[in-house]
Amino acid sequence: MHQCNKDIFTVATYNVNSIRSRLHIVIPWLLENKPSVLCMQETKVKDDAFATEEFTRIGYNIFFRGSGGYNGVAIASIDAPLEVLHGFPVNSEESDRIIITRFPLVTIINIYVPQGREKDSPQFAYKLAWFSRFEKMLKEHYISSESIIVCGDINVAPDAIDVHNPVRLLGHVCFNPEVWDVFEKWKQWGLTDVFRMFHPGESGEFSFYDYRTYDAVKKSIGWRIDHILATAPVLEKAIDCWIDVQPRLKEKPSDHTPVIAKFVL
DNA sequence: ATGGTGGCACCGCCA
Repeated sequence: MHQCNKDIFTVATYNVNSIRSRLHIVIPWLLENKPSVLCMQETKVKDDAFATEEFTRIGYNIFFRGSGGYNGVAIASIDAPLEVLHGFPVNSEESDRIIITRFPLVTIINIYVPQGREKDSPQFAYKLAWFSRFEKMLKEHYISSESIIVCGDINVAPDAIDVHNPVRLLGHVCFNPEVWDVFEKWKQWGLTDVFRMFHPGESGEFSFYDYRTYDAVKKSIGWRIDHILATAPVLEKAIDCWIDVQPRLKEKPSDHTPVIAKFVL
C-alpha cells in the first residue's frame, strides 16, 4: 500500500434519535473516528438550539435544518463544502429530511426517508411518494456518472437477510414489495448499496434495534435500514464499509448505530 | 404479549 491517509475519504451515517440526547456519543465518536463527513438524522432539535459550537470546537463544519420534535438532519464535515442545499432542490421542501453538501470530489446527499407507520396509512402513501420524488430529483439534478453518495435512514430493509425474521416481518412498512420496488428504481438509476457489496450474503448485521423489543441487541432482533449508496465512479473507489457497534455500548444509546464507508477518492 | 421503550412536547405523537 502506498496510499496516504489524507486521500482516504470516510463517510458515516447515524440516526442519532435526538442530537441533544446523543452528544455524549457523537462528539467522542467523531474525535475517535475522524470521518470526513458524518450524516445525521432525527436530530429532533430546532435550529436555534443546535449545539453548533460542540462541533466547530473539534474542527468540524456543521450544517443542519430542523424544527423541533421530529425529523431534522445534519452534516458534519472536516472540509468546508463548496455548496450546501437544504430540502429538494427545486423548492427546498422537506428540508428537515434532506441536506446536500457538495465537495470537489463527491456530492453527499443525506436523507431521512419517512418511516410510513402502517401499510394502509396516508403516511405509507407519503413514503412511497417520497421515494418517487427523490428519484425524480436524481434524474433532474444529477447524472449517475458523477461521484455521488446517498446515505441516511432509508427505512427499507432491502433483502431477507436485512431483517431478523423475514417471514414474520413481510408486509411491514420497511419490508414489503412496494418499498422494494421504489427503492429498486434508485438502484436502477445508478446507486449501489456499499455495505452489501463488501458483505454479500452476510446476515445478522443490523443498524437498528427497536427500543420496544426486549433485549433486541443481545438477541440480534434488528433491521438493516440505514444505508450508504454510491454511484459507480465512487463505488469503484470504495475500500470498506461496516456497521459500527461501539456507540451501542455507551450509556443511553440511539436505537440506530453508525454505518461507515471508506473511499480512496 | 397485537404490547413494549424512548424522545419530544405537552397531557399525545412519532418511531
